[in-house]
Amino acid sequence: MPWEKQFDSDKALTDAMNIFWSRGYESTSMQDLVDTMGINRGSLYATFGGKRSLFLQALRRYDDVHRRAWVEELAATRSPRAAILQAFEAAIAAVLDAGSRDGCLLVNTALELSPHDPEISKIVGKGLAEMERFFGAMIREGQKAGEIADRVDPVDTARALLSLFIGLRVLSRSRPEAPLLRSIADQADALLK
Amino acid sequence: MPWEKQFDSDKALTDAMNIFWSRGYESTSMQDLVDTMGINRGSLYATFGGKRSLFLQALRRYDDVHRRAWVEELAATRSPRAAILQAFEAAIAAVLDAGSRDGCLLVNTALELSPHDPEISKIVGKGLAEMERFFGAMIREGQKAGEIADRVDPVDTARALLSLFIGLRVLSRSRPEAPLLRSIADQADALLK
DNA sequence: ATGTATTTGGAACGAACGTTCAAAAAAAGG
DNA sequence: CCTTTTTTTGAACGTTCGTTCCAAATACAT
Repeated sequence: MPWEKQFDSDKALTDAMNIFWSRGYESTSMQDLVDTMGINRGSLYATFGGKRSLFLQALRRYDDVHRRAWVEELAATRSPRAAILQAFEAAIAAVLDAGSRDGCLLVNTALELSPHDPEISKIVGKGLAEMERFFGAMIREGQKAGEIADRVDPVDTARALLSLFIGLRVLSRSRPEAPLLRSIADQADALLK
Repeated sequence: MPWEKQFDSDKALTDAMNIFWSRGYESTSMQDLVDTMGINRGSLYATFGGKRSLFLQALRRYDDVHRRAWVEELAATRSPRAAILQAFEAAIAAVLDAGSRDGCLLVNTALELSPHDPEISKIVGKGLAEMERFFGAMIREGQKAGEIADRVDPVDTARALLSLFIGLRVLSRSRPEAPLLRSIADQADALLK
């Protein structure tokens, strides 16, 4: 009979996700992945099937954990307006508190691979579209609850918030300066008044 | 005595800039560059000094032509407010009219190389900071001219416009859809009212 | 013409890339 | 304890990477 894997493939995939997140696809070598994931080349190929396949799984996991579950938790534990603002606050905290310059893997991938890879483009496009839907849904709920002005157009504002959020993530990687990032969050707030 | 170069090194650098712009640094090979630039390997190394050096020169040229000269022309030929709006319109036109999914090389580089390369980070950071200064200067001039509301805060709004602009460039590469891009330009406009 | 300086074309370099493979090691069933 | 099944291991694969180098070609000065 078979025997259990000796390594935690869940942890290994998380490790792979983190290194792709930080360095991108092309700049990460299989050797980097073998070293970081703490498993052997053979096990890596047997379990994940190669670099591109591994990246797709890492990207899907990121989309599931750091986008889907994350916004669900924001929506479930806060008022609609606070949920929107907390999305920006969390992105800023990642930079200022945790010192992370990784930004967002979906956004990073949108630039590096989306334009030339349809399969990846589909995942990224869906993730970003879901973020837009999240902003739109929160705006509408916030308007029903009276905490967001009725004059605010849900569709246009959701798209503006998405664009502001993406910009914030890009600047987190290239200009991680507190006043700059704070201003963006403040202006996101102002869009809802 | 020496003799003139048989190739146009200006055109060659422009070709290199364009391919880096489209595909990024890591995904572009020296073979790609040799093919596209139409010059020999030896000439390439003699003239530009290697891949990284070539990229730096291409990035500086982009910053000079497509950022500095571009915003100077916007500011010189339009009212302050129209200059801001035209920056967004031009970015949208590049996608919808020209069908370009290249976005902005400074933004692309901000994600791919800035976090792990100080020298490149400096160029990118300066370019983005200059964009922010452009937006801020146009806001102040527009307020003097009475075409931008005095209530608008120049510092915060310039930063929001920068973030919106970056978001627009990212989405140009990953979700080049007309209504989405249009909404972002409209919201940039709304920030000035 | 001849000499000289410089570019050109293309072969060739070692290193690193993603990937494959076969033998060794390890757990479970008989 | 031996067989069976799967994982682990690390060497080795062929390719492509960025880079170097040298002989052939070229244009100017004498």
